[in-house]
Amino acid sequence: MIEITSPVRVRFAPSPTGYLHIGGVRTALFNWLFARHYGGQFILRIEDTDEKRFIPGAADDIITSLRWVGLDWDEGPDVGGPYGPYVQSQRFDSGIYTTYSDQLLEAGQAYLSFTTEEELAAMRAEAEARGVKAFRFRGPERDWPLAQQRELAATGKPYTIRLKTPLEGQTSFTDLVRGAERITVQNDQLQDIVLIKTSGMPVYHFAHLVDDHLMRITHVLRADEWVPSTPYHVLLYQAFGWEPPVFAHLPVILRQDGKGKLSKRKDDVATNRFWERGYLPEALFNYLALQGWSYDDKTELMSRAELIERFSIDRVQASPARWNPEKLRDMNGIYIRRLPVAEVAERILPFLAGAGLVGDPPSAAERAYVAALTPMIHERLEELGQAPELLEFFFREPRPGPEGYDPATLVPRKLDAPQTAAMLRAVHDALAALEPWEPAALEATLRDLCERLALKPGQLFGAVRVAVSGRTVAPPLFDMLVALGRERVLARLTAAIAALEAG
RNA sequence: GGCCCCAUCGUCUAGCGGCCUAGGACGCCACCCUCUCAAGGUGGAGAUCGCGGGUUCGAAUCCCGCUGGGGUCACCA
Repeated sequence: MIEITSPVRVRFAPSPTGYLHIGGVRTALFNWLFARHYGGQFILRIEDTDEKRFIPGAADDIITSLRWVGLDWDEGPDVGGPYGPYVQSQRFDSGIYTTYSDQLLEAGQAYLSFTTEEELAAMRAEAEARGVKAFRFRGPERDWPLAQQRELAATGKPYTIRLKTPLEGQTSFTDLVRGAERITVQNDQLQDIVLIKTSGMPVYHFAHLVDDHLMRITHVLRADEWVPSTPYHVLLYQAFGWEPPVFAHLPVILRQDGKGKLSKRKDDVATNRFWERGYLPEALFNYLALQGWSYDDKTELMSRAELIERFSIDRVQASPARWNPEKLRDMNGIYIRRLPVAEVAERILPFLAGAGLVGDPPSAAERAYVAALTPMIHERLEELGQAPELLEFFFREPRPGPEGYDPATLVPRKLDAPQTAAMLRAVHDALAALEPWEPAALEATLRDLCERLALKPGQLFGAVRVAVSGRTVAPPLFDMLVALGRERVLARLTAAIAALEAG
């Protein structure tokens, strides 16, 4: 069985090349749960060694997103820590990567490579043309004495530093997710990867490893897509003579159709899109914990504390999970329903403000009104962002006619327009003087009216619903009438009657 | 294509040799509740455990092969 020796130190190391997508959050979450479960440390590190794809502001966005889902870190760019800095470009400035690449050079584990990208591309193309199955690049300089490499470099010829991978033998490592089984690769399948670019910047394979070592990372929990490059990392640890961390490769999250992994471009999975649409961080947190991990055969709803207590790496699935927005949505609905109504009312406010239904910030009167409306839609919400749509008619007049609702929807089954108009007139008259204006009284009055007119409640209630809300689907009628107030109700009934008589 | 990983209802999963005529959840379909829609309740359809060989008294569970899916092959992470 898998034994985890504490204290553990894990990290999440995103690259600021864009917004954080949901798969990244899942990886961060698993690392966080792992650290919290074992009472270890969770570290955030920004890997910004890709000058070409760097996007200003992305790092802040990532941090905001992680905080939003409820993660916190013991060390990181914004909180500091004993092994800082926690931003790779800053670490680069201090020269640490050069120090370590020199060490490798001296040890003959790496070499200066003068082959340019273009030359390499040409070699690959040529090899392919010749029908070579797998082109493995090994630079000629790997056999040169270091002095000779340095001599050429001194002439100003640009170079990269490449790892000198062994030509024979095999490299293997264990993976916790696969039950600590070994994954083995033949060394002749590898090639001499770039460690330091021509610009002098380290590449991920090199930088992350030096940092992980210096930051005393004990376990590397990262997405499955890193498996193929792990042998290089193992080789690198060996070259340095360092103890490698324990690896655990988490299953990738596949797209809904199962065709490939989630893509920022094709899928709506930016983390900030979830708060924009009204997902509760606790719901997303819970759902994401279940993407590739499970507790038992029936428990799905778990609090943060329960998740921390129950999380274990050996219950992480090895096969890919598929993104299931429907399930997330359902779970979000459950979490919304569990919230106190007053809380929902507060959380809905920004969405209503965004739709222009209330002021931004909302006035005290608006807040009170929203608080009164919320019970009507509380259990109907699966996303907080649905609130404006559901509540719109409380703030704006529904108009029968071309720019509003179709007056035909006012007419119930088995009745025609004139009959409906007459019925609504009767309703109008009955409500005009009704006291008190309360749900029970309203219901009693309208039910009584149904009986007198020999109509089914469904017929009458349905017409009133449309007249008052402009739609056939709405919250319970009597609560709605009360919240709308007598004046607006009577006015809307009058407008509906007019529309029926005109049409 | 090379290499690596994976394989239970449409989807997420439980299952780690007998408890499985395979359990739960989402979705779907009925019915109940009911003024519409939800929520809630009850029930249902849905997986010969990818296929074929073994091992074993006994396999979804172990082994091998095949097939399928995914990942990866950058001076990106």
